Amino acid sequence: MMRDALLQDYFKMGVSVTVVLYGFEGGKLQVYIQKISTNPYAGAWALPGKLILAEEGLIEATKGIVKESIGNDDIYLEQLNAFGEIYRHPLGRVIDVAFYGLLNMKKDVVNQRADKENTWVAVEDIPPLAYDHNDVLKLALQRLKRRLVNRPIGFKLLNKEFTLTELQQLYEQILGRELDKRNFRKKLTKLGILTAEGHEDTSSPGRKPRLFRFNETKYNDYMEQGF
Amino acid sequence: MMRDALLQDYFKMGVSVTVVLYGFEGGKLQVYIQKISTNPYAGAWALPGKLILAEEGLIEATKGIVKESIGNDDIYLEQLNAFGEIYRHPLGRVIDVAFYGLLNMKKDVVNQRADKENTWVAVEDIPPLAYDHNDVLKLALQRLKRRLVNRPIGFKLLNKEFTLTELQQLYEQILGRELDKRNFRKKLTKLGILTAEGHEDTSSPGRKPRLFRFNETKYNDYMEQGF
DNA sequence: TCAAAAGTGTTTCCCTTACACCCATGC
DNA sequence: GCATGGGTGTAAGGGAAACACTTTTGA
Repeated sequence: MMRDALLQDYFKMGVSVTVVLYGFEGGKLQVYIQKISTNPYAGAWALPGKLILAEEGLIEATKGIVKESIGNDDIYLEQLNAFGEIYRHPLGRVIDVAFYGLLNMKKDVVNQRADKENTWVAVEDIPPLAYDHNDVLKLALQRLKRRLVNRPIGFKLLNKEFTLTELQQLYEQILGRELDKRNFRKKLTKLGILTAEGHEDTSSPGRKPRLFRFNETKYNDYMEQGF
Repeated sequence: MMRDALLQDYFKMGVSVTVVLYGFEGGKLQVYIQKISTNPYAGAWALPGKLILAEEGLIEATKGIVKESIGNDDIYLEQLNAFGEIYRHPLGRVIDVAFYGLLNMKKDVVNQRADKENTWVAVEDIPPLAYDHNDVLKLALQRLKRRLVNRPIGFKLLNKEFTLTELQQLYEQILGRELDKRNFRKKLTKLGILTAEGHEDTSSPGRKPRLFRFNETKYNDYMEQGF
């Protein structure tokens, strides 16, 4: 039997934010996870996140987490979803708002967190995570795939200058299927959101690939009306 | 200067849910709004919603609101987004989780709320709303448009049996542009998610239209792998 | 027989897909 | 000169878009 609630009874919830940080390295999509140091779940791997205070904004708190994790909060972030049926926190009910972020592991990770055990893991090697974080991640991956085909968002995971092969590998890894090299390149050149920037100076065998840069202006034009 | 927070300081937030209820009538997309009876914003129009208690689930609370509004909670609901920078509630910070629902105004509205002033308004006539509800609605409309082209979700706004003209008008209204009749029908018949069900018994001039019914089975097949 | 709405096919174009060989470079 | 990876064009098929007339019915 539920008694009549007083207004103040409504202000007893916890709100947390959780972040799926995506990176790309070694030809694999990577996610940042860290070990939880407090109970419950002490010792378990989890996505970074925290409970927020009443005076913290959702995005601000999320950026705070990102900054703690990689020493920098200037990355692409998007809200994923709110999760209401979260784990039981010892102190009460928690609503979790999940975000995901895309970053370049060389450029954007300026100072990876040192005070807590943490690592980047290829998505295919993600261990069981605390809370409902495996579900969050699953949704985040779905979302990333959808975004990737609808908007050329993948650039945000690469260096400022990248080769088309790198970009294609990124797409193949995330989408989980092979793409035709010629068709892939044709599509990109038709979109016209890439500008050539000379050649890469590799010391590896084979022809030196051209470097491209993502053209923000064209990209924004497309964003106005969808792709 | 922020003092060190105690754990209990984190459990002082309010969480609310808000619902954008979509209907379709008179050839127009309609949204359910109601007048707020309590301060702040007493007398202003707003989307239905409420603060939830620690023991309420997000979906359950949302269904409660839907039931209060239309006397029935068996409708299509989907989460829209969490909004963190909501109005200042006198008692503290509130995080709002918005949902949207699609319903048929004849079949699903079994008992429209009587204890509170409320109405269905065509989206183009929506008045200024309390809180940030105009923003919520704007996002909900974007989302509806996107869903409409990616999934044949529009059926949920119509009667069980409907004519193709009705369906086309619905699409045109929501997408805000005209569609070619022949191409529209061709696409639908190719999808094969409609089954014919005889003819409508109108008493209006003109040829009697065929009635169609939405084929759940085929629809679910498609949902498995996207459209 | 007229007004009103329903219904129906074909062509064009473009995007997508499938597919195989030559080019530059380091060793 | 050979191994390695980079780069390129064309043909066929399928979905999207443009486009106009006939059919049914009530008044």
